[in-house]
Amino acid sequence: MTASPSSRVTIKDVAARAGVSKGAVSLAFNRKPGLSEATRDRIFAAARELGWEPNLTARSLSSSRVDVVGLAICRPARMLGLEPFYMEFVSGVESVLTEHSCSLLLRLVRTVEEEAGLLESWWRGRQIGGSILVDFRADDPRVAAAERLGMPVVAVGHPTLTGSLTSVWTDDATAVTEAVRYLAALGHRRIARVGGAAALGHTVMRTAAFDAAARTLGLAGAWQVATDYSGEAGARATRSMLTAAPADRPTAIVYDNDIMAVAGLAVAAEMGLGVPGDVSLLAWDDSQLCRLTHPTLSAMSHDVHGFGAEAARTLFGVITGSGPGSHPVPTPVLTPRGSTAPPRG
Amino acid sequence: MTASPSSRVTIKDVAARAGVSKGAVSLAFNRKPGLSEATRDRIFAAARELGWEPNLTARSLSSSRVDVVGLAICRPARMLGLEPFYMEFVSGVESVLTEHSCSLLLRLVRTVEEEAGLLESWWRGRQIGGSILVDFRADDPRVAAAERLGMPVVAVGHPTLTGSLTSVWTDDATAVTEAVRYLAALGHRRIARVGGAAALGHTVMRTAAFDAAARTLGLAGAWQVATDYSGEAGARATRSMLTAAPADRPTAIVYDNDIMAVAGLAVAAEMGLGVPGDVSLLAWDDSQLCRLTHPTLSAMSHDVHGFGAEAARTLFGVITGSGPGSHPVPTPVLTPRGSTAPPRG
DNA sequence: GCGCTTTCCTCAACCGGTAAAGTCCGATTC
DNA sequence: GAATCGGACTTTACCGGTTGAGGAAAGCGC
Repeated sequence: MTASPSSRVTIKDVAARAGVSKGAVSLAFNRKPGLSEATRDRIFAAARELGWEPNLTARSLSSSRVDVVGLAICRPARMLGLEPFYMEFVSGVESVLTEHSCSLLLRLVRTVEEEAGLLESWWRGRQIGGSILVDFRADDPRVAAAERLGMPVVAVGHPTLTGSLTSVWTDDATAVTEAVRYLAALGHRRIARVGGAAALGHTVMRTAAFDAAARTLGLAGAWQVATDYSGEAGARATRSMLTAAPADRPTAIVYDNDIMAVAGLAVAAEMGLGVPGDVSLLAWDDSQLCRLTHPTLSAMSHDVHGFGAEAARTLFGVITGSGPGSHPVPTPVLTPRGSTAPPRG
Repeated sequence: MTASPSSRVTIKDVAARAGVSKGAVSLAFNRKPGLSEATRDRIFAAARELGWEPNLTARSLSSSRVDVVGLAICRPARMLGLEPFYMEFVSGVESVLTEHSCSLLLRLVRTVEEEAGLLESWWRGRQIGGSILVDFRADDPRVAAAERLGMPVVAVGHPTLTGSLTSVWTDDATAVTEAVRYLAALGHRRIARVGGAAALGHTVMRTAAFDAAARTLGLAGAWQVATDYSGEAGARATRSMLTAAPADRPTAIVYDNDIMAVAGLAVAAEMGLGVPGDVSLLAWDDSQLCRLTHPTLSAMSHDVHGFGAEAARTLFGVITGSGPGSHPVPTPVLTPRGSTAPPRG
């Protein structure tokens, strides 16, 4: 990688053209005081004429600030592509980064350990000024790594999972409870849940909340399984639930993402079961996908774009030295559509 | 952004600890000849003990090589999240970048002009060593920009769209022709197509190929519309096609992506039309989504991950100075599933 | 007219690496 | 025994900015 821009214009050329020193150009471009209006204008004019922009590499070397934040995502590529969550989250992150002329360094990794290593490498190599961490699991190695390195990070996950790191999170337990209460209020007694990856902290929390809610409401057949979030796993789980003996068969199923709910809908159709007549389905995240099916999918809905934006804002806070904190974003709310109704009979 | 790693270990510290000069450490870490085995080992040991990794910022400043490639994607955030194509493409790109210890700088932009400006800024600011350009349109400003800047880029798009830039592309015209011929062979005479964004070059090419194929096969009612790729637009287009007078109503519809095909499936269901009995649907790209519906969606299928990987490989070729070239990747092939069948009657 | 600020700008030392030229030294050659 | 050579490092000059310590000129009070 040694290709170089055709125009090797540097601050020196600009300085020469404007008839000032390098220092003056630097002052002008960093909007610092100590230059007359006239000189400043001359400098900008010279820069414009030469098509010069400060070399960010050199800048971050001398000022030791890096206008790049890292994001490593650890899920199989196959699942990532389908998960609308991430792209929306990333776009929210971007929207805030852009305001700060900051860029996003993205990497897809296979394991948390690999991710922890990557973060360390990025940080040690001064490639990033901070990082957003997602998909926390119990005893996540990244907590210790970030603390040890003193790297500014924002952890997207419940405070109980993210140790002393500043966190941004949704109250999934409350949302799960609301989902279950809603279905129970419709009259469902056998409610099942197709959860996400068991290793992920928020899956554990949702699972516990689901159990608790079912107990509270006196629902006997609260049946949950963990999956890998893929549509295929969602279909498989749904199939095994809907082929259970009639007395055990759930009349409502809650999914941990949209994809699995879509897959569940297909399974119901394939088995000749009506939705919501024979079984109600409730999705999670509520991407547009939920409005593209027939029937449309009821979902626990939240603003994923805003979630990403808040994570980025919080990261800037951490970088500029605000103390650790916990930043809840709005709890997902139930958005009823065509896939939920009282159980038949 | 002035936070700094707790450990301000530099090459100097490592050199001191190993009892050598900075230069020696540099030689060791760049695997260059001129050091004895013993010294090299001592240097690596010292680096390991101090937890040092070379500061990539400093390295790229002095060596003027940048191990980062840029990717700007220009589509509304809302659509991006749903489009499995991009994440899969990115994951393919990543898989190759990782082998070269190279990172991906990602940005979502709103317009091509904004993108062209961003690329220039990235390049001028030495943030990237090259870039992958996607979603070409006619007279795309990025072609001129890349040439003017002398920036290594690989253009993902048909050579007719990408000027003198090295390109990586799929033969969409042939794929469209295959799709139409397949549907015609099943007996369909009224075939429609729900296309992507009209501004995009490959939409134009697919549209032309569709027209040509229909003419060749003597199909009267070849009906096409352009959309913005969103599921909603796909649903709207499908609805208007399926509500046409019986004599005009298409018996088969080809979509330009998966999402719109899923939406089309829902529209058919909502209208009480059977798929594939009353209308056949054919998706494009063939993400896993196509296997999660009922019926499953027949699709023009290609290896998007491999497409991304090839783009990245080609970019490395450009960066290391290989001449311009044109790199076709395999043409999408028809993968029949449950959503296509001969027309009723 | 003299000292004292202020304002505006220059100078030179970094930041942490790379790379080309230079040094040292034991082995080989004639 | 002097000249040559190559291996193993070291030295030093950058890369392109930032930054803090000056310094010259203008303005001001007395």
